[in-house]
Amino acid sequence: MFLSTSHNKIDLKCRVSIPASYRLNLEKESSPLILFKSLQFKCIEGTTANRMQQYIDAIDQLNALSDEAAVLRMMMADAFEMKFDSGGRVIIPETLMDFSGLTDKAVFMGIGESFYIWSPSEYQIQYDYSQQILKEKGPPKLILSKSSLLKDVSNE
Amino acid sequence: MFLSTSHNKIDLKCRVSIPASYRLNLEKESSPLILFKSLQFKCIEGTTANRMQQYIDAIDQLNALSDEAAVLRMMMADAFEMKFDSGGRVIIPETLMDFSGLTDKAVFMGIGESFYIWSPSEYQIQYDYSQQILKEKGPPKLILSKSSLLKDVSNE
DNA sequence: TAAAAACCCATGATATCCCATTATAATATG
DNA sequence: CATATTATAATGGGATATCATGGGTTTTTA
Repeated sequence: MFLSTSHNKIDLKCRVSIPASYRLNLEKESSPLILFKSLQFKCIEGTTANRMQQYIDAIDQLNALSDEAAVLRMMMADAFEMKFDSGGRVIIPETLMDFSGLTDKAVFMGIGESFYIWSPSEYQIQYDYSQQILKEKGPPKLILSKSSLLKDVSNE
Repeated sequence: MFLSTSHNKIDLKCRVSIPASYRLNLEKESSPLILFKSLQFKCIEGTTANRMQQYIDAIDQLNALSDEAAVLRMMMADAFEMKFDSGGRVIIPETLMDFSGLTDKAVFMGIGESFYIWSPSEYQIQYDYSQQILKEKGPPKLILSKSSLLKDVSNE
């Protein structure tokens, strides 16, 4: 899983270190890293190739002319398979830099199956928004059906 | 898989570089490149031999005498197996150039199992449409079973 | 024998690789 | 408990390889 948050620098070559814990996770899944434009936010989303393959498979289930298929195809078109250098860095494609408003600093935010890369300012906006919602509406009531978490634990 | 988008030039000899990442994918699948008229759009579709076979099989499952099957066979008949030069370029057949409205620039759009080659203007139309759908309807709600905690639990 | 295709080599831009350095975290030591 | 020691992570910069492209020459083939 991709967890935790970290702030890394983007150098003049658009290189950025992917947090070591994320790299470890990719290695565990023996998967390359895929970066693509988030469909929801002004940020980059990173995930495994396996995960991306699930989206690709989903396209075949849809009518090729459907709206859902069109959106998914665009998601693929804006996705890149990344290569790491010996220091665990990748070069962020210009398209993704522009889309997400990244310049010299990146905020990595792990969200389980994938992670986000934000510009510091966009991250702040998103963070403040979440805090505001939390104040207004109180904590979201999550129902993890039938002790799903306990079940995982009990298996070990 | 075929991912990412790139804009390449078509020279006077109708030569165009196939993006290196696509070539790498073809090599990985040890498949030649097949180009044919898209069945849905005014563009060229490129894919592997295996994927092409899937299309052909799909057509065979239709009523062989139906108009639909006839049309699809017609489209498939204009499929070409491409040869690369030493620089990773192919020569786009005139039939396909005409069909897709290509002249001097090609937009390569990876969509997973295959990729599209658009004229810049047709690409823009397609892109704008997808963006509009995304805005109106939001991201597609897919059930990605493998990663869904609840589904995993309920299966046990 | 012309036109087209295949083959060859050249070039600028960009990505990739490699090694050195700094920063941070983890552990050990006085 | 503070500080030294080590390992791991993140960063910087220059050398090298690869990619997209242009143009020329030889080989098809129609």
